[in-house]
Amino acid sequence: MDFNKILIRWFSDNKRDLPWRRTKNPYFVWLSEIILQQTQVKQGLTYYEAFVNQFPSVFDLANATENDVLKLWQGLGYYSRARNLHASAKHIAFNLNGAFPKNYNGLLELKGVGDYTASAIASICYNEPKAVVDGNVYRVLSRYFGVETPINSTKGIKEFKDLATTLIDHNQPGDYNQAVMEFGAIQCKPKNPNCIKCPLNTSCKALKDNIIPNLPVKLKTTKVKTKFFNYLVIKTNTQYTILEKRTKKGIWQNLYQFPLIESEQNIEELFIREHNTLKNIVGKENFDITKYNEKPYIHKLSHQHLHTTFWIIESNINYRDSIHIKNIRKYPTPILIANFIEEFFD
DNA sequence: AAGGCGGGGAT
DNA sequence: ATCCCAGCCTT
Repeated sequence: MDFNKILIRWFSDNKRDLPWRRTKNPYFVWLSEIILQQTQVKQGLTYYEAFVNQFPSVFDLANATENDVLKLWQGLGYYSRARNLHASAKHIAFNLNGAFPKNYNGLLELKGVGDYTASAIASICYNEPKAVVDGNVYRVLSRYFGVETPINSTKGIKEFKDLATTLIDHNQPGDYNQAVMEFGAIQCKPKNPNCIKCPLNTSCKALKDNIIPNLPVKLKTTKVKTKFFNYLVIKTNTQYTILEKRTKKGIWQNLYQFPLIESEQNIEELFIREHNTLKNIVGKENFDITKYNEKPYIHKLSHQHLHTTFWIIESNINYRDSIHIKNIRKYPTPILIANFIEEFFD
């Protein structure tokens, strides 16, 4: 039997019952695909439910503020997805009168929609035979066909896309695409795949050659940078604090945080000297600063390790642009800040 | 072509 | 620790 027939059969027998598989409405499919970019189903599921619940249509999403969208996205990471999702919702609602692009090429014009997502939506919603190539597809195809081209090389990207295109089932492209991905997620896993009970184990090239653990081939990863974050957490006697919006490009764009002193080097010693000086100048009766966490929290991102110290500033000064602490949870923040807020306030 | 962009889960 | 996850965008 053909590769794709076996996979589609396997899919119909083993697929998980997921909410976005119960609809072909492009709004819901689009929403699920954006949420699932670089995100496991288990992690994305609750966010999908929350978005469907709070924004039942593209118009509801379009009419929300970016702060609201980012707040609902909080904790999911890769926040450009949320900003692009919102921008595209406004475009669809207000420029296209709520009508989704009706094919791969039209979908590709949406912000945050690349080859993978356009192929997924076009195949699932419109039966367009565009093959998806995500991390699962790279793994399944590289193993089954024994392809050793690095998946993150220009050559590999084209080679796997072409291979996937020759394999797609033209009668049920959406089911085929989802079948390969589900197969990669559940059966042909990165570590310890269960090849003993695999429906493809009689024809899998990598299994035959005993090189399953070597595939797919991926070129070297980027190295991690260390940065030092000192957050100034103001708490006034009238229960006000200060949050600032990260407007610059880079991590956490448009999310909120406490005033931050960021450095490439550890400035703890300098910081302690200066904050003692500050206490003496301002006067301890109006202003007291203490270190909250004795050991820095190390917040690990995929490409940065943030050594973070929170400094508590108790003060009876009225600051401009301060917010009442009872409103602090309305602001979208990085999970690092959200966790601190839950621990420190009330 | 290379690097930036999150946070959580599996091993 | 290291790798991976229904990738996309900028430089």
